[in-house]
Amino acid sequence: MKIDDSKNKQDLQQLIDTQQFVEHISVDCTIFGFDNGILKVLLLKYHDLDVWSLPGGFIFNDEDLSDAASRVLFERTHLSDTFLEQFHTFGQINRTANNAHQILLKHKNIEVPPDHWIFQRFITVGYCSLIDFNLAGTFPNSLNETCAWFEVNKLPKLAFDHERIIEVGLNHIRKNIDTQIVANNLLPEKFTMKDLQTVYETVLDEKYRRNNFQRKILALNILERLEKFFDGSANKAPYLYRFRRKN
Amino acid sequence: MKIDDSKNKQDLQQLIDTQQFVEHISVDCTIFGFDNGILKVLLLKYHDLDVWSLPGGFIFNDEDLSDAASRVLFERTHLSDTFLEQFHTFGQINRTANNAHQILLKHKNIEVPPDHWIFQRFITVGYCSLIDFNLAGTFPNSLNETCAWFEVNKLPKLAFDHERIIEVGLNHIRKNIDTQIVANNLLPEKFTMKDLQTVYETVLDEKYRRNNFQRKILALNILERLEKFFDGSANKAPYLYRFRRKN
DNA sequence: GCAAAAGTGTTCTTTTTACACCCATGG
DNA sequence: CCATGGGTGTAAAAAGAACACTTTTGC
Repeated sequence: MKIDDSKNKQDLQQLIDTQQFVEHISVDCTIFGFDNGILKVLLLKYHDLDVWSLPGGFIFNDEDLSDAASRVLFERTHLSDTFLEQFHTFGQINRTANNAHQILLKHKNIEVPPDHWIFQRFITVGYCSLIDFNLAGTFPNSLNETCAWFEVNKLPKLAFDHERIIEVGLNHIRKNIDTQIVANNLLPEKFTMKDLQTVYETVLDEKYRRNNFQRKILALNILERLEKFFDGSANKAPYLYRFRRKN
Repeated sequence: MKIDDSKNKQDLQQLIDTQQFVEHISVDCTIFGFDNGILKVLLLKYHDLDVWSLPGGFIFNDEDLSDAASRVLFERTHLSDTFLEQFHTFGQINRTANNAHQILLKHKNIEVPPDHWIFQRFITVGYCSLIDFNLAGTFPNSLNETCAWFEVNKLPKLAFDHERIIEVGLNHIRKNIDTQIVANNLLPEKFTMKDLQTVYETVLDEKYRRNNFQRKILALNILERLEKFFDGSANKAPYLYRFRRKN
């Protein structure tokens, strides 16, 4: 991805100068998507750092915690209208031990006094979401950083305790897949039962029988059946489905 | 309960003077117990305030979040070795709108500058637990406050957003009753199946059939059967049970 | 012996899982 | 007409709910 270094530095400087954040608290978003049956998580990396991190940020003084999570995600990935769910708050003393911020700022030659709030202890609130992997193509190239998907069991070197956060976030998603699936733009508006099954199998890392899966899902009464979908292959065309408006 | 007013003021003054807390963050504990089939929650009240609040407090700079929750609970209720589970973090901007702290300090004639950290915005992390109601008798009379159990659907006037916190905490307990029951000292070491059934029925607000409940619980394979318990009544004596050590 | 409450056995129902069959589709 | 994959029917198995019967206890 394209990197504009001067803009990058300017943005960072602005962040550092801001006094409008609630100190000691941050949010981090674990965004899961899947690609060809492989579950992936969205990570960011500043150009000159060798560690990746979750899309995270701070809370404005006059902003609700949940709004901050949505804003932070948008600012860093341009994902909008993403349903985010809070899942856990991480508050170990030493969780930001490998101070990535410090290294980054040094690289950028940005002068920050050592008692600056950004170096203080942070407690972070984790939010998670499941989204359509295809939205990946729509991320605008962020000027600040590289944005990429990683398989959940082939993670790169991560900042702070972000590996742990991903682990806990993934557990949460697995336990709450039913609500997550409905609430999100994980699938295109219309999809086949097989598409949905692939999602379940990828997220839960389990296999289901085609026919029983169909019955189970239809019994939930959350789908409406639409027209058939002809993809040109030599077999019976599957129906398309859509999530019902309300319940 | 007995109140020592000068000690009370002294403690508060000390809290206010402390600079060792992580600003903007607090913990609140929702402790549930049950009494004669009624589910209750433990609340505290400073003597001269008319609002009740959850046992809560702040996090020391050199303390893990979860340790802070345990410490805070112990300091305010003298409950020790209580298994606490984090369930949600509350971060609405206006959640501490009805500033109970301010009123309390004014009552006590403690001078605090208006820009003191205690008046700043706070984001609070909720922890919950289910405990044996009989432990209530063992709370030492806290010098600072009154400590009492309230029925979960007959709550008094509460500080901040504590009513909401209780609601979310109770939901969490209900969803996780199986783990909570085992992890806690909710029941005495030895108990009858009926005792356990009463707990389930009280917490979940549902009725079960005696025989089916017994089968369901025994199938979990978490109990070991002990001797019979004779309470002098004219009927067959029930067995006592105990939670198995490991699994 | 009797009432009360506990333990256990049995049936009925519902849900879940497994297997089977038929149907539509493009080449 | 054939291979492929989708829809639906049905049987077997497991789990859950309801009912009945027997046992133990103190009076």
